[in-house]
Amino acid sequence: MKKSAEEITGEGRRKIVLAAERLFADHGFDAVSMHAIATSAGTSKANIYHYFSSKDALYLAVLHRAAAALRSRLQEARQQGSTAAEALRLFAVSHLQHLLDRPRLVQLFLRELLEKGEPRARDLADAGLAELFTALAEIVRDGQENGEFRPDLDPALVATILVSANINFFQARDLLRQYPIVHFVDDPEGYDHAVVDIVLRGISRTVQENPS
Amino acid sequence: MKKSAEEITGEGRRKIVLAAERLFADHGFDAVSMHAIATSAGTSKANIYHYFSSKDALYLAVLHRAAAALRSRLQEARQQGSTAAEALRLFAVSHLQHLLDRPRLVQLFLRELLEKGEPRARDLADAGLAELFTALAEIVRDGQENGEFRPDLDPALVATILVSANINFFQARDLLRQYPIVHFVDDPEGYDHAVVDIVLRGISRTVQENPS
DNA sequence: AAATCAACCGACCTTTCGGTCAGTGTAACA
DNA sequence: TGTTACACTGACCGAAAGGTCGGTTGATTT
Repeated sequence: MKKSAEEITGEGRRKIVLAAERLFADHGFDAVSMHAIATSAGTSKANIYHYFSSKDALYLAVLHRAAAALRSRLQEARQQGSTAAEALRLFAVSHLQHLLDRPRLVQLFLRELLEKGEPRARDLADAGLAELFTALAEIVRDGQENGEFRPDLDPALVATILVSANINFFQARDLLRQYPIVHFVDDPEGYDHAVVDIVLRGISRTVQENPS
Repeated sequence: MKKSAEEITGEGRRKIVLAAERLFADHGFDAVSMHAIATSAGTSKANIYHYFSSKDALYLAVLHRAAAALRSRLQEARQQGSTAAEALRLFAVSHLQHLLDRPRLVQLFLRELLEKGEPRARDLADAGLAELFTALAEIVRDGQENGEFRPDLDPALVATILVSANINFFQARDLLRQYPIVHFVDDPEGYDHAVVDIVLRGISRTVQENPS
C-alpha cells in the first residue's frame, strides 16, 4: 500500500519543500498553515515535522533553495561581453529575465526582508546573494579601471541602482498599473532596456551622441 | 473613575489608530493581535470593535492616514527650482527625507503592496500616491519640452527609476549591510546625491563635462 | 525470522486569534 | 429624576493555528 518506502531518496522531502515554496510565495509565511502545505504536498502535517523541526526551519529550507537557483543562473551571465558596458547590459537583462520567470520568489524574498529584517538578511546574504551582488559591482569596477566608466562613483552604488530598478518593477507593478501615465507595465524588456540605457549613459566616461 | 467620557471628541479613536499604525509598521499586519493594539492604546479589545468593524477596517484607516501625511508633505517640494534638473533634484531629496523620517510607514506600504496586491494598490493610488507620481513625471516632461532632457524617454519610466532607488534603499538596507563592498548604507544623503547625479546625466540632452 | 529503521499518519494537545455580548459608568438632556 | 446615548469593559466563543505522540507500514539488515 506504499509506493516503495520513498521511491527515490529525498523525494518526500523534496515534495514538501516544493509545495511550501509555492504556497509561501503565493500567500506569504503567516498566511500558509502547515496543514495546507501537507495537503498540497500530498502528505500529512506530522510528516513535515519528521523532516523539519519547525515551520521556520521549513521556511529557511525554501529560502536557501531559491537563493541557490538564483545564483547558479545569474553566474552564467558573467564574463560575457567584450566591454564592461556590454557585460552590464547582459547582466541586467539576465537578472530581469530571472525575476520574470519567478515573480513569486521575488515576492518571497522581499517579504522576508520586510518582515524579519536583519537576521533574515544575513541568511539571504549567506545563501549566495552577496556573491551575486559583488560580481555585479566588480563589472562596474572593471569598467572604471579600463576607462569606460567614471572613476568617481561607488561601484556598489551603481549595482544597487540597477538591481533596485528591476526589483521595484515587480514590487510596484500593481501600483504602477493604477497610474494612467505609465505605459511600460506590460513591457518589462522595454523598461529594462531604457533603464540600462540611462544608467550606462549616466556612468559612462566617454561623451555620447544624443538621439534624434 | 472615567476621565470625562472621551476628553476630546475622537480622542479614543485617534489613540487606537496611532497605536495600530506603530504596531503594524513595526511587526506587520498578521503579527499584531487586536489585544496588543488595545493594550498599546490603553483601552480594551472590545472598544476597538466599537469604532472599527474588523481588523481589516482598522488597517485601512491606518493606511489612509499614512498616505494623506505623505501627500501633504511632498506636494510642497513641487514647482521649485529654476530648471527641470534642479526641480528633479529637490524632489528626490525631499522624497528621501520623507522616507528617512518615517521608515516604518514605508515598510507598511511596501508590505501592503506585496501582501494584498492589486486591490490594495488601488486604495493606495486613490489615497494620493498617483498624484505624487504624476507630479514627478511632469517635471521630467517639462524638462523634455524645454530641451533639457532627451525627448526619447518615457517620463514615467524616469520617475520610476528615481522612486525605486529611494524605496529600495530602505527595503534592502539590512541586506546591503551584509555586503562588505557597500559603504553608503549609513549615508542616505550621499547615496541619493549620487543616484540623482547618474540619472540626470543619463537623461540629459546637453553633453556634460566629465569629472577629474 | 527477528530486529531495526525511516517514512508516514490520525488524533490530540495547547495556545492564540478575531470577534461577540451583556452589561457598566457617565454625561447630557428631558 | 428618569431616560437616552455612548464610550467602554471583562468574560466568553468557535475556529484555526503550530506542534506532539503513539503507533503502523514496509524495506533492509543480520
